Amino acid sequence: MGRAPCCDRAGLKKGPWTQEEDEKLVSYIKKHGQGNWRTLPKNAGLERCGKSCRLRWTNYLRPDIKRGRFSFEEEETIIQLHSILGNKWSAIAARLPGRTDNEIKNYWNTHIRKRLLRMGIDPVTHAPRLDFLDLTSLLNKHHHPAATNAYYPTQADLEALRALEPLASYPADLLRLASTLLSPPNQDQQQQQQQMLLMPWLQIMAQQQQQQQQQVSDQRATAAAAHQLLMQQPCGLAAGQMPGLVHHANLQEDHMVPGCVVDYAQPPAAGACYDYVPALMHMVSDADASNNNNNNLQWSSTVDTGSNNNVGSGVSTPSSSPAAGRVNSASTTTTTTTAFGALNDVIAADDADAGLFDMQLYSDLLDVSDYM
DNA sequence: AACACGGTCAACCGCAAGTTA
DNA sequence: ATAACTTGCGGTTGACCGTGT
Repeated sequence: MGRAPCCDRAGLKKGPWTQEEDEKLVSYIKKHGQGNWRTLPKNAGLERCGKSCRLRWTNYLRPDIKRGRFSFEEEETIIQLHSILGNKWSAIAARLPGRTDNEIKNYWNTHIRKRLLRMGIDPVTHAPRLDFLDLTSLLNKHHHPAATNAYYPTQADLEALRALEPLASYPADLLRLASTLLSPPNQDQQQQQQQMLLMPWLQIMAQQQQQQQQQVSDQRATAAAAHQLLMQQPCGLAAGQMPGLVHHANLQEDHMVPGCVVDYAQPPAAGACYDYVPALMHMVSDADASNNNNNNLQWSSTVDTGSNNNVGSGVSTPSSSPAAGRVNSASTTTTTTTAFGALNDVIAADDADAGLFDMQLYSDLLDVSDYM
């Protein structure tokens, strides 16, 4: 398998393309179609190598290329697909019509990757990493005006700690973590005092945990049933590889495979196509207790768009945990649910058809070969 | 105004797989 | 089977630009 010497020829132009060159290339491809890149430059009157022409066409001149900033939905999709595919930019681009692999790769490296790092998420594994986390950005520490030496957590602080909770074994680790976060630097002698100051905070969290445990208890029971069902299903993933949090890819209709249109307001039809992927995104039940008994699910993202105020959003649970543990962990202090709990909401919406579509759903859920 | 710095992204490079003779 | 060649991919580079000092 010899190497292509296509660019070795001396005298070939490199660097940015001129408008004239672009016009030549577009004109030629419109007439003769693309392909045979080796002979194309000569035939088109270009002093470029075929490789350069192909790249220019596929990454810039192609008429179906979408220009402009990535939408929120596109960004979510990239993150989600990357969590499955890794740096398979062409495979990711195949799911984003109008976007090139080069564009997605650039966007990942310049925007998404850095954002994930700031949020304490390993951009390679998509797992939360405390050592990556900019802790100071998490907490809006402030002094209570009436206090002399105590930090009083804001609601945002509570949510930030909740997001970290999957990383700790509640409550001892969380106490240590919270204490570390709130301790002034180089003040080890005050550690114990700080922990005492944190007790009211942790009591608040414990109370809220109790309330939320009640709220998710139903989901837990059915999630366990779903897990049982899942374990009977052959799938493409080995045990332990089961994505912990799965959710709909939130693709816009025009980003989805034809026929894969999802209407959240309706239970899925038998055999419907779904794009469930592990993600940084959490499906969360509505934090508002008044909405707890309906199917008012919403999507929460770790991506800070400035418009997402969903309670409980934050860092996803580590993806290395086995599925059983994940399902059982649905009753945490967070309002995050597993997809199985959420699926149950959907299934419960139409018990009569549940037996028909749930097997298909789990099968689709676990089949990532489509992404490869 | 001049410079440094960082972000962005088009373009290039090198490799591997596929195809053809 | 082998070599020559094509195509596609992912990683990297460097020019350009905006911003801060």
